[in-house]
Amino acid sequence: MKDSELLEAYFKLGISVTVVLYGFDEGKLQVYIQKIRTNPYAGAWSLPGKLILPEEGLVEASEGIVKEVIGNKDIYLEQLNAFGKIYRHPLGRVVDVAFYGLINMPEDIKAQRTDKENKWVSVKEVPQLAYDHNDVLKLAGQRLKRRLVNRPIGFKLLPQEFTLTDLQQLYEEILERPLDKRNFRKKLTKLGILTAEGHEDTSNPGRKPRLFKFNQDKYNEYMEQGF
Amino acid sequence: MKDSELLEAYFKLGISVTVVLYGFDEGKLQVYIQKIRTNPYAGAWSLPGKLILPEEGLVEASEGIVKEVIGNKDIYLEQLNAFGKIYRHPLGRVVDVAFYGLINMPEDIKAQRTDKENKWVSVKEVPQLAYDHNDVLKLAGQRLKRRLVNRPIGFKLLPQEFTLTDLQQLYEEILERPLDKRNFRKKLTKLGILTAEGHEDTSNPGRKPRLFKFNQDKYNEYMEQGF
DNA sequence: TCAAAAGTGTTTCCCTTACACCCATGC
DNA sequence: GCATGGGTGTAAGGGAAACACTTTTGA
Repeated sequence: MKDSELLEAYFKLGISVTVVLYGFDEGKLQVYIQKIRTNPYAGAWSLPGKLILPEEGLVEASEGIVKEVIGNKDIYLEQLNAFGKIYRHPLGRVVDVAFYGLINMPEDIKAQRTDKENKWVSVKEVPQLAYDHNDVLKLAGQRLKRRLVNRPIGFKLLPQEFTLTDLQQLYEEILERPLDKRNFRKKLTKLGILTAEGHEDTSNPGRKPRLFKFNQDKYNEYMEQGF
Repeated sequence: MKDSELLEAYFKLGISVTVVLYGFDEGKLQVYIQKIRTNPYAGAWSLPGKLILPEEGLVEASEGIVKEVIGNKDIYLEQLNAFGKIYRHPLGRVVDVAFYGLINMPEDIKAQRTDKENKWVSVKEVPQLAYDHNDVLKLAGQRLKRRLVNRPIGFKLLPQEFTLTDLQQLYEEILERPLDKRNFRKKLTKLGILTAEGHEDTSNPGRKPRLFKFNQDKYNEYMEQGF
């Protein structure tokens, strides 16, 4: 091959972006999947994703995917890894760059995005997915666990105001182990990133829990020091 | 655009692989850089890397780069991130997938790879690099520091047999802070991944240090449990 | 007054940190 | 015998983990 031919040969790859989108509902960590409409994987479940155009950025593309699903792109989004395995695509080689995102999932989003071609499933009940998406999901799960213990990102999965019990259940679900209530609360209050906001008005039995808000300013202070 | 045209438009990207190759010499953490020969960056320093062909895997490509530099591909190699920023390349858009690798650098490799177009430089003296390679290097440095305190990978930068003083100096250099000798040794011996191997035969003044080897089996045991 | 969930302190243990002297060797 | 680098133990402090009862509320 001549040099010019070789150079042209390089620019024949596709790059896709895939997003593992996490939500928390009914006490379960859920992930959004959708059915593929085009061959060769038509009918199979997959993580949302798309091929990017030469002028699209990776972050912009993944935010676009998020926006398509939940109508809002301002969420916690972090790059995982590039997946270079050569999987079949009708037109050629695709390298996939995976992200994971955390959203607060009000009921309407879930309802709106649940039909024959879209759904949220518990991470423990994810079916076989197309491409290497089960591997992507596995990596995302590991990363999420690690982040959760090192940085206070759990809030991103909850509404603005939440109770400490909510938060603890979320941690227990994701880390897959029970946590001690007193130790959990001690740790959080010591971090100082929670602000009390009155009491929840439930009509549940039992004492009314206090509501808390996540204090973004304090969080930023910590982040600057690198935790 | 018709669907088929759109699909073709996707497959016009290039993917490159870049390797941050670390070595340890003269008490300094060093990184390998080389001069670019082709335009538009001809003459500028950069990290080693290359565009991949549609049939090349990411890992294979990065191992190939390592092999070109040191003649051996079996080293510690870990993916960093994909860098999607659109930087100019004569033929189009390139997304870069960066790796970092740790090698034991005997003198001959350094000598062999030091001339007008190739060199090892202390990470503290790295010049301006082409593309976004200074960003890549920054991320690699952060990752290396984090890994070093969480997993025993420091050995990968030393010869098979080494003294505890060597190892401590390596940690101090990379973490950029002094460590306590007794605490350092305590921690390592407690981990149990070091095997004593007799004494070094130096002609230095002072007591002869013991030599240690890294115990890969013990390390694997730890890794399975996730540390 | 009972059931259900919220809230609250203390002790133990282990890991981390700080700290100073003796030992072996070559010259 | 002295200069040089190698090697070792102990005490204090701080964070993580274990553990049980009281408070508030609605029915």
